[in-house]
Amino acid sequence: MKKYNIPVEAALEVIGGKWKVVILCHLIKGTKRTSELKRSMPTITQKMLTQQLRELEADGVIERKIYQQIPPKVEYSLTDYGWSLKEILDSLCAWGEKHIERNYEDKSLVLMEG
Amino acid sequence: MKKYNIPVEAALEVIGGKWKVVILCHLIKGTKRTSELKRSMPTITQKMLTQQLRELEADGVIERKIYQQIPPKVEYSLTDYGWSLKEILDSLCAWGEKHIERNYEDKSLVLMEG
DNA sequence: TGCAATAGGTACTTTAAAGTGCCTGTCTCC
DNA sequence: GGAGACAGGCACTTTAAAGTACCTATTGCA
Repeated sequence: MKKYNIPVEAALEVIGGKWKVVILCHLIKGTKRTSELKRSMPTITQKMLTQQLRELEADGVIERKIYQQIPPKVEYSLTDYGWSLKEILDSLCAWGEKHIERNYEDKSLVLMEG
Repeated sequence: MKKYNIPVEAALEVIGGKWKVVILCHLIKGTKRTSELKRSMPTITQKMLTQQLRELEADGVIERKIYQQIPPKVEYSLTDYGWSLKEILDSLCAWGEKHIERNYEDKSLVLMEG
C-alpha cells in the first residue's frame, strides 16, 4: 500500500529518474526497436535501458512486442495510457529547449548535435 | 559546459529529483514560508528542504525573500520564469491523481488524508 | 572460422542522492 | 529560566540509483 502526501508523487514514481522521461520522449515520436532507442541515447547502458523499459511496461505506459525471429526483434511503443502523458512530455521538452536557450550565454548549456 | 542529447534533459536537471516538483507544486498555490512548506511535506528533512530551495533559486525558478525580523521569516515564491513551469506542474498533478485512481484497486495506491 | 548485430540476464561496484544528528541565535510564552 | 518557534549550517552516514563487466543464444557475412 503506497501512500502519497500529494498526488504528483504518484506521477514521479512512474516517470521519475534519470532515463524514463527521455525514453518516453523518444517513444512519443513512434514505435522504436531496442537498438534504435540505444542509438538515440548514446550514454545509456544496456542494463539501464532494459531495466527502465521493464518498469515502464509494468506501469502500463509502454508495450513490448516481440517478433519471433532471429536475430531477435523487439519493439516498444506507448500504450493508450502512456499517451495520456503526451501533454506532460511535450511541455517538458518545450521547456527544456527554452531553458537551454535562456542559459546559453551565461551557463553554457548546449544541445549535442547528431 | 553542460551538454544534452535531447532538450528535455535540461528540464530534468532543473526539476528532477525526489522533492523539487513537490515543492514547486506547493508554491504554485502561492507564496509560502519555510515552516509552511515543511508542514506540507511531513517527510522531508530540514536539510533537503533548504538544499532543494537553494538549487531552485539558483536556477531562477523561485525567489527567496528574507524579512529582517526576529524570529526569522523567509518566504518563497515562484519567479516569472518559475511560472513558465505551471503547465508542466498542473498536468503532472492531474496525471498523478488519475494514476492513483486507476491503480487504487489492484496496486493500492492511496493519497494520505490531512 | 571468427566477428558483428540482435536483445537481453546477472553479479558486482561505484557514485550520487537523501537522511541523521547536532550546532547557531533571538524572541515569546509559561 | 527552560521550551518552543523560526531558519538555517555542517559533518557524517546510509541507501538507492546508476554503471561495469561478463555471460547467454542465433544468424549472416566476409
